[in-house]
Amino acid sequence: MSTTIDRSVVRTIPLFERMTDAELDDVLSQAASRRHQAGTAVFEQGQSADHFFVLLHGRLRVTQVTAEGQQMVVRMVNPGDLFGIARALRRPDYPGTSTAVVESITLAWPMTAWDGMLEQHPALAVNAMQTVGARLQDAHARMRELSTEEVERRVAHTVLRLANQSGKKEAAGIRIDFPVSKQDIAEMAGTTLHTVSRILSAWEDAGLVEGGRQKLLIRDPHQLVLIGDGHVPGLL
Amino acid sequence: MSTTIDRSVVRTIPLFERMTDAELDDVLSQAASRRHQAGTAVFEQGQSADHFFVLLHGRLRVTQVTAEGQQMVVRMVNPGDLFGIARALRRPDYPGTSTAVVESITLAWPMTAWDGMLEQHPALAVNAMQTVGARLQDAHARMRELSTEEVERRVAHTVLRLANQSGKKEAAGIRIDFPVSKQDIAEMAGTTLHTVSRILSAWEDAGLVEGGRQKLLIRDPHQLVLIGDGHVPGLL
DNA sequence: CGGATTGTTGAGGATACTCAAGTTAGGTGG
DNA sequence: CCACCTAACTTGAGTATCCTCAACAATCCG
Repeated sequence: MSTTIDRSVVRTIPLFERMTDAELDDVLSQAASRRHQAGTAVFEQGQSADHFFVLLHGRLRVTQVTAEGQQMVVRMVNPGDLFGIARALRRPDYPGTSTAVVESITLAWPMTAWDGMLEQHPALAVNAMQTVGARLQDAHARMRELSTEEVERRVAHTVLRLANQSGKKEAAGIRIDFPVSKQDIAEMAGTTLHTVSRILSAWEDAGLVEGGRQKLLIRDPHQLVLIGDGHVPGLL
Repeated sequence: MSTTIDRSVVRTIPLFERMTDAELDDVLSQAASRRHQAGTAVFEQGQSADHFFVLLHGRLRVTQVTAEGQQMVVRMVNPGDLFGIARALRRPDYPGTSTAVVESITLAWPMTAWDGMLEQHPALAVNAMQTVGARLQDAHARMRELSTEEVERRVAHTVLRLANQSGKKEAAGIRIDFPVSKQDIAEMAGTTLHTVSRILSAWEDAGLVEGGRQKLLIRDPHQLVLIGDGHVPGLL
């Protein structure tokens, strides 16, 4: 499970970039690297939160399930992201499940190291706070959308968020280069896969996106922004 | 605008309770106390975030408006709460407007003091992080509700959240002892005041709550929990 | 090649919104 | 203290959006 850790890879992560070599070695000495196959969970909702993580490579989907079994995609975890920091939220357990959508590599620290690391590396504390802060703003944006916008606009915003946070620019547009199902998008936008399918079909006919089984390419982001902001009729 | 600050009042606030007298004096020396009349804003969305605050007395409503003018109530601020900490979110401006719903008293620090205070009083950093963490979990809960629940259940959860976070236990039930309009509740639950009115009327007929103009008393919280969790038909 | 997962598309209907008209409560000023 | 005015609330009717149900098609993987 555990392998040696490449310092140069870790250096590229914003969370660590301001650390001295000595600090970095100290921090990394307490971590273990783990490999996760596509479809497997790094941790599951309700489990005792005994580790926190940084994603080095790959892509994770964080979900929450309600008591009735309804699922929601909370967010995607991208390389460099800190996740599973239940301790920072004063929680003993993980509030959601994070699943690898492609083969992924994480760095894992025992949660017992959290307080010590924050104390000894203040930059990390600031960074952790801003991580949580960014998520909070994201959550507020989604709440606003769910409260005030109709489905097509919500889906537009969802797709644009995906593109911004996890997309990869190409000549033809912005590609989501890991599997995303219509169900996933539905669970991000607060709708059903049927509605997402219809909307994406319409957008595809208009040349705004290119779909496919768990595939997505955004051809015309600007037009999607217009739809998302309600400045254009919408195609449904 | 500025008055002397009573140390014994501040002592009761969790954020400061672990500080030594010397620390507290240092922190308070940089703060100014402000009075805000009901209906006035402590700060407004988009303003440069040059202060952060603790609410000493009263009650605030934090709102965000969309580009089209749709409003959402983000949360209520209760005495002891830290708010306006845009800096922690790495924002130069306030993401929302906070308005006093009753006459309120705040402690205000210049935002320039933020980094210094965090450095010199680590307990404050941990506390700030947990404050933001708690808000994040709250936001996730609301997202889940908006995504998966029908209106009546969302309103039930909204009312229960209000009761838990800002309610006051009485013989007859849990009282919200500051003005809350149906419009407010609607903007918390992601619906219209019409729908809220209908739902609360039905609940009132069933003896679950007692309404009134900007008044709310929760008579039977347990039954509302059942409605919120979908274990009971609902009254619409 | 066959099974399973994912996605498409149609029809019908329910939820909750919009529009509309009125009522009640509270504050203000004469 | 009463009349008035406004803001908050109530309630009804009609309807749009989007969900549910359903059946089928396409894609992937072993």
